[in-house]
Amino acid sequence: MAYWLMKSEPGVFGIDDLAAQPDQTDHWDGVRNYQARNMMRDEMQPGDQVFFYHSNCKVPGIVGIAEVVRGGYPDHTAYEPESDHYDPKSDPENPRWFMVDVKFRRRLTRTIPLPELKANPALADMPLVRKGNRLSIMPVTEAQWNEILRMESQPG
DNA sequence: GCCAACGTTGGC
DNA sequence: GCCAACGTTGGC
Repeated sequence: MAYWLMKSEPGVFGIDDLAAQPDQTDHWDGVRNYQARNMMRDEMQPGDQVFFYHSNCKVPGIVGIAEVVRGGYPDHTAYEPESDHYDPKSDPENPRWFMVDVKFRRRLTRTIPLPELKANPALADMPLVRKGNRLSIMPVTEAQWNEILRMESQPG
């Protein structure tokens, strides 16, 4: 069982949107970055735990927890010209883009804002807190996971 | 809305 | 295969 962090813009698809889905589950489509693609295709497994991160919003930070319920499979939106994520070079016979299914677990009792994550030396190795990082999916170590849960219950 | 940082593309 | 130009991400 592994831990991950996945970014999403709440204005597009936030934690409340995931919680509102049928069975509180949705597919994580639209990722068009090879590093993130590789993680979904090759590494993410049912049972893996996910921090849900809100980006590009008023208070960027970790807002909840989800669980991977289906490992990597082809992202069909790549083949749909009407999709925002259409990729004309993607071939259904040889899929280029993949997605996973995630299920809502819970909201955190408070949002843990990015500056607080950055200020914690125990999290200094997370790509999330490093300048210029744009990875939308990243691995989280067990130590980092536990540290963030500790921060949830002990503000400041 | 600005813009720095980064990934991708394409000319050569 | 280099690298400049371009588009995107995402904090601020």
